[in-house]
Amino acid sequence: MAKAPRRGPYICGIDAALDVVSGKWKGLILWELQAHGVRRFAELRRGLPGVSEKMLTQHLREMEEDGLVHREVYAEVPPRVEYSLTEDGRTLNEALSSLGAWGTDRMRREGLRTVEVAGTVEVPASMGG
Amino acid sequence: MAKAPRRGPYICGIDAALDVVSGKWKGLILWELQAHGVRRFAELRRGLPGVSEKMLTQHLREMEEDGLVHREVYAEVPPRVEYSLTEDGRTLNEALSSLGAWGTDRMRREGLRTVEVAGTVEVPASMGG
DNA sequence: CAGTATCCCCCAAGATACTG
DNA sequence: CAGTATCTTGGGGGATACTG
Repeated sequence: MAKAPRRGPYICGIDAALDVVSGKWKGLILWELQAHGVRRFAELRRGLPGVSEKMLTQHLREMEEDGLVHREVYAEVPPRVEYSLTEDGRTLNEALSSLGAWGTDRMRREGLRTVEVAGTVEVPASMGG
Repeated sequence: MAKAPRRGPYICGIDAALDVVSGKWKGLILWELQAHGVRRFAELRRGLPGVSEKMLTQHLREMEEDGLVHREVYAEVPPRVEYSLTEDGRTLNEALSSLGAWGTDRMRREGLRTVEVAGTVEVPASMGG
């Protein structure tokens, strides 16, 4: 059911790091969580235009398994679950910031635009939007 | 035949950057090219344990398309083709270095090992391995 | 609200064979 | 040596329906 946590022995650090951020939405989840600190399931969903519930849950579970995301469940009615970054998630995010800057720069050079996200895109200072 | 060059509009720079390094071997190709400066097809192949000719060719073509890799063909017998990084490839590699350091650190903490590569792994100083 | 449970499709990635 | 061409497959990712 749960996927194999690790893909295999890694060849280098890049390989290992890319493994935990691979997945269509993981970079964005990190970004959302970094920007807002704490997010609920539905908020995350709204922030990731196009993601399905299954994929969001699946990615969140894998990232929890990988120690990047903390999942806090409140025994309330209606149910409430809050997601936030762990220390590892935060340092990963920092390590991703230069990559994000490279990507932003490249989009600018290539004349590419970001997609419009309902409710305005919010960009953490560390990532430069 | 050739794949669509771009996956679509990006949500942020991370998204855009991750797009060009996604693919099982791209990080490693960047790393090999950074370490050696110039590599021939067969050398690259030996440096990427387990890669098939098809995948190597395919990834190389995509990276050329993305402006990360330069392909120099010499009209000789036997044929010779040399691959090297473009300026964009070099800056991407630099942007990946902090991610690589994070990955290396994580492997250390988790007690993971790198796979053994025949002929000893060579690690560029910028990536710390 | 915050998920599971299923079913299905597509394509990245692998194996194998052939060529300029 | 440095590739192409073709066939196959595993599982990532999506759609939809149901539940505590």
